[in-house]
Amino acid sequence: MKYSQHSTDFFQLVYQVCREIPYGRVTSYGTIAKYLGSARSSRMVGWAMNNAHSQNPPVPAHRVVNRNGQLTGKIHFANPMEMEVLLKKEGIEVKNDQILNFKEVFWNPNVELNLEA
DNA sequence: CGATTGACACCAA
DNA sequence: ATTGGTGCCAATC
Repeated sequence: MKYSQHSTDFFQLVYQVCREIPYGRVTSYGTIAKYLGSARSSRMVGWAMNNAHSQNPPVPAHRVVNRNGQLTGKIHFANPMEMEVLLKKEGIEVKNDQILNFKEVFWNPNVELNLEA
Protein backbone atom coordinates (compact mmCIF):
# COMPACT_ATOMS: atom_id res chain seq x y z
CA MET A 1 0.00 0.00 0.00
CA LYS A 2 1.42 3.26 -1.09
CA TYR A 3 0.71 5.60 1.81
CA SER A 4 2.37 8.80 0.74
CA GLN A 5 4.97 8.32 -1.88
CA HIS A 6 4.72 11.79 -3.34
CA SER A 7 8.03 13.43 -3.89
CA THR A 8 6.82 16.24 -1.66
CA ASP A 9 6.63 13.95 1.31
CA PHE A 10 8.96 14.65 4.14
CA PHE A 11 9.88 11.01 4.23
CA GLN A 12 10.97 10.97 0.61
CA LEU A 13 13.18 13.93 1.26
CA VAL A 14 14.76 12.09 4.15
CA TYR A 15 15.36 9.03 2.01
CA GLN A 16 16.82 11.17 -0.70
CA VAL A 17 19.25 12.84 1.64
CA CYS A 18 20.23 9.49 3.11
CA ARG A 19 21.12 8.22 -0.33
CA GLU A 20 23.24 11.33 -0.78
CA ILE A 21 25.43 10.25 2.08
CA PRO A 22 28.82 9.35 0.60
CA TYR A 23 30.45 6.00 1.21
CA GLY A 24 32.22 5.83 4.51
CA ARG A 25 30.34 8.81 5.87
CA VAL A 26 27.54 9.20 8.37
CA THR A 27 25.21 11.93 9.52
CA SER A 28 22.75 12.59 12.28
CA TYR A 29 18.98 12.77 12.29
CA GLY A 30 18.98 16.36 13.44
CA THR A 31 21.35 17.34 10.67
CA ILE A 32 19.11 15.83 8.04
CA ALA A 33 16.06 17.41 9.61
CA LYS A 34 17.78 20.77 9.60
CA TYR A 35 18.79 20.30 6.00
CA LEU A 36 15.17 19.65 5.12
CA GLY A 37 14.19 22.86 6.86
CA SER A 38 12.71 21.27 9.96
CA ALA A 39 15.51 21.34 12.44
CA ARG A 40 13.16 20.20 15.17
CA SER A 41 11.93 17.22 13.18
CA SER A 42 14.86 15.05 14.08
CA ARG A 43 12.43 12.51 15.42
CA MET A 44 10.58 12.52 12.15
CA VAL A 45 13.76 11.57 10.37
CA GLY A 46 14.21 8.57 12.58
CA TRP A 47 10.64 7.60 12.04
CA ALA A 48 11.03 7.99 8.34
CA MET A 49 13.77 5.42 8.56
CA ASN A 50 11.13 3.09 9.89
CA ASN A 51 9.87 2.75 6.33
CA ALA A 52 13.34 3.00 4.85
CA HIS A 53 13.51 -0.74 4.45
CA SER A 54 10.19 -0.62 2.59
CA GLN A 55 11.51 1.79 0.02
CA ASN A 56 12.27 0.47 -3.42
CA PRO A 57 15.96 1.37 -3.18
CA PRO A 58 16.57 0.78 0.50
CA VAL A 59 18.23 3.82 1.98
CA PRO A 60 21.55 3.39 3.76
CA ALA A 61 19.98 3.85 7.16
CA HIS A 62 23.12 2.46 8.70
CA ARG A 63 24.80 5.72 7.81
CA VAL A 64 22.34 7.66 9.90
CA VAL A 65 22.92 7.90 13.62
CA ASN A 66 21.99 10.28 16.36
CA ARG A 67 23.98 13.39 17.10
CA ASN A 68 26.11 11.41 19.52
CA GLY A 69 27.25 9.11 16.77
CA GLN A 70 25.53 6.28 18.52
CA LEU A 71 23.90 3.47 16.59
CA THR A 72 20.57 3.90 18.30
CA GLY A 73 18.63 2.59 15.34
CA LYS A 74 20.55 -0.61 14.82
CA ILE A 75 17.84 -2.45 16.68
CA HIS A 76 15.43 -1.60 13.91
CA PHE A 77 17.52 -3.37 11.32
CA ALA A 78 16.69 -6.86 10.22
CA ASN A 79 20.02 -7.79 11.76
CA PRO A 80 21.21 -5.18 14.26
CA MET A 81 24.75 -6.42 14.03
CA GLU A 82 24.63 -5.77 10.31
CA MET A 83 24.65 -2.04 10.93
CA GLU A 84 27.98 -2.24 12.71
CA VAL A 85 29.35 -4.53 10.05
CA LEU A 86 28.28 -2.22 7.25
CA LEU A 87 29.80 0.79 8.93
CA LYS A 88 33.03 -1.05 9.66
CA LYS A 89 33.17 -2.19 6.06
CA GLU A 90 33.04 1.45 5.06
CA GLY A 91 36.01 2.21 7.23
CA ILE A 92 34.03 3.60 10.11
CA GLU A 93 35.27 2.60 13.53
CA VAL A 94 32.40 1.36 15.64
CA LYS A 95 32.81 0.33 19.23
CA ASN A 96 29.92 -0.63 21.48
CA ASP A 97 27.35 0.94 19.15
CA GLN A 98 29.38 4.12 19.19
CA ILE A 99 31.19 5.61 16.22
CA LEU A 100 34.67 6.38 17.45
CA ASN A 101 35.74 8.67 14.63
CA PHE A 102 32.27 10.09 14.31
CA LYS A 103 33.59 13.61 13.88
CA GLU A 104 35.86 12.41 11.09
CA VAL A 105 33.23 10.51 9.14
CA PHE A 106 30.48 12.97 9.88
CA TRP A 107 28.83 14.24 6.72
CA ASN A 108 27.05 17.56 6.77
CA PRO A 109 24.57 17.90 3.88
CA ASN A 110 24.02 21.53 4.74
CA VAL A 111 27.64 22.20 3.90
CA GLU A 112 28.78 19.55 1.44
CA LEU A 113 25.72 19.65 -0.75
CA ASN A 114 25.91 23.41 -0.84
CA LEU A 115 29.55 23.37 -1.82
CA GLU A 116 28.89 20.84 -4.53
CA ALA A 117 26.05 22.94 -5.86
C1' DC B 1 -10.63 14.57 14.03
C1' DG B 2 -8.18 13.35 18.40
C1' DA B 3 -4.69 10.79 20.64
C1' DT B 4 -0.46 8.21 20.25
C1' DT B 5 3.86 7.23 18.39
C1' DG B 6 8.81 7.63 16.91
C1' DA B 7 15.76 4.87 15.01
C1' DC B 8 16.09 12.67 18.39
C1' DA B 9 17.68 17.07 20.36
C1' DC B 10 18.04 20.35 23.88
C1' DC B 11 17.65 22.32 28.65
C1' DA B 12 17.49 21.87 33.58
C1' DA B 13 18.55 19.77 37.94
C1' DA C 1 29.57 14.56 33.90
C1' DT C 2 25.20 11.84 34.16
C1' DT C 3 20.33 11.39 34.36
C1' DG C 4 15.67 12.95 33.52
C1' DG C 5 12.12 15.48 31.49
C1' DT C 6 10.22 18.46 27.81
C1' DG C 7 9.65 20.06 23.03
C1' DC C 8 8.83 19.39 18.03
C1' DC C 9 6.90 17.88 13.74
C1' DA C 10 4.61 14.77 10.81
C1' DA C 11 2.48 10.29 10.24
C1' DT C 12 -0.40 6.48 11.84
C1' DC C 13 -4.25 4.22 14.26
